[in-house]
Amino acid sequence: MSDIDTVGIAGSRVRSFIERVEQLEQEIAELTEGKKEVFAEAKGEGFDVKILKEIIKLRKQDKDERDEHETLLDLYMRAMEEPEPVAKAA
Amino acid sequence: MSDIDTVGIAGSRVRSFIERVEQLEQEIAELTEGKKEVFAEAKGEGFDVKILKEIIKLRKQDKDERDEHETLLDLYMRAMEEPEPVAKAA
Amino acid sequence: MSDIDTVGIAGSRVRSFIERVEQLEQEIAELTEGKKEVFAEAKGEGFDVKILKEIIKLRKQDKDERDEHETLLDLYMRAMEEPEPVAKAA
Amino acid sequence: MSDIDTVGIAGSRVRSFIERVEQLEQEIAELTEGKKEVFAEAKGEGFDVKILKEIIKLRKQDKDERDEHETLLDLYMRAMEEPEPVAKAA
DNA sequence: CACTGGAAAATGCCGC
DNA sequence: GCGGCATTTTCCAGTG
Repeated sequence: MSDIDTVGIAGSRVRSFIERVEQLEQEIAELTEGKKEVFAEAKGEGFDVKILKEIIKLRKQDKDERDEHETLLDLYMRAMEEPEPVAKAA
Repeated sequence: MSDIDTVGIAGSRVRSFIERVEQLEQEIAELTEGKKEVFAEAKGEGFDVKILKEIIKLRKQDKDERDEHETLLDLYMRAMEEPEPVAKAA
Repeated sequence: MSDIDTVGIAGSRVRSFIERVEQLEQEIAELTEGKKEVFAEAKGEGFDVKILKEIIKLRKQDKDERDEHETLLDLYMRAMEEPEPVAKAA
Repeated sequence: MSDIDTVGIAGSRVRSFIERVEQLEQEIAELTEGKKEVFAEAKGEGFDVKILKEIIKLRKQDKDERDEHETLLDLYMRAMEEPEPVAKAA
């Protein structure tokens, strides 16, 4: 196979990857636009957008923290299962 | 209508806004995950992810510039259609 | 004043800023090194470094979340103090 | 020694490690804050922060390269001092 | 239009 | 030695 063909094939792959990413970014941009519209609507009804965002952030943090706690719990449990618990005599 | 009801109604609206935003953020997170997978796949085939991202960024820049040009073109064309050209009194 | 002098003066200021930052980064690097040593010491005594880091991260999150709650509380209280509370009749 | 005591002792050590790390991170945070202030000050005098950071990064690179050279120089000099040059049996 | 906060990218570190 | 992961730094959009 010639270099030209190789390049062509690789080029196709590159093009494919790039277009898939661009498609995803397109959809993300649309959803982001949707978020803006929701906030604008809320603002139009007299709600304080800053507070709404703060609430959403807190809820996310709570969720993350719960996930994190589970991670720690997992770590502890894995540590417990270890054959030699490493506790050294003082 | 009582204050309690007002609060209840406002609370429902708040809840609705928040859930809509969280739903949108959920979908965005999934698409972002999709992007990561595409890049991982490209990497697995030996492509340089950093360069791919560079290309995507450049293409976006180009697109933005083209959009900008179209905007300018629109402006010029609208100006052409104006009854009274452009000569502004000093 | 000549351009040369201006450049010279600006150069001194630039030099001063850069050296101050580099000094700070130097101290940061030493403290970071200190952290590594603490973790190495803990590891040497049989503790699981990953779990230690997880605990530290959680404690930081807890603190951040408390700060965040206070922020939200502040926002609510400021909103309460507003002349026109914006509650619209349905 | 009982398990309870062992746990207590290990707990003390854990606490000690964590507090030492948190103390270090506290100091790092303060120095990082100091960096931000220096950059803010520079910005206030009309300097381009992005460029300042670029300069600092380049100087660090240069310094790393110089350190690398010194390391190599050390290696060569130590090699010179060796009784039996370098001829290794295959 | 400057500033803050959040997403993305680059870097360095760790384990395998 | 390298890939994956965590941290740090950079960039950008949104806000006032």
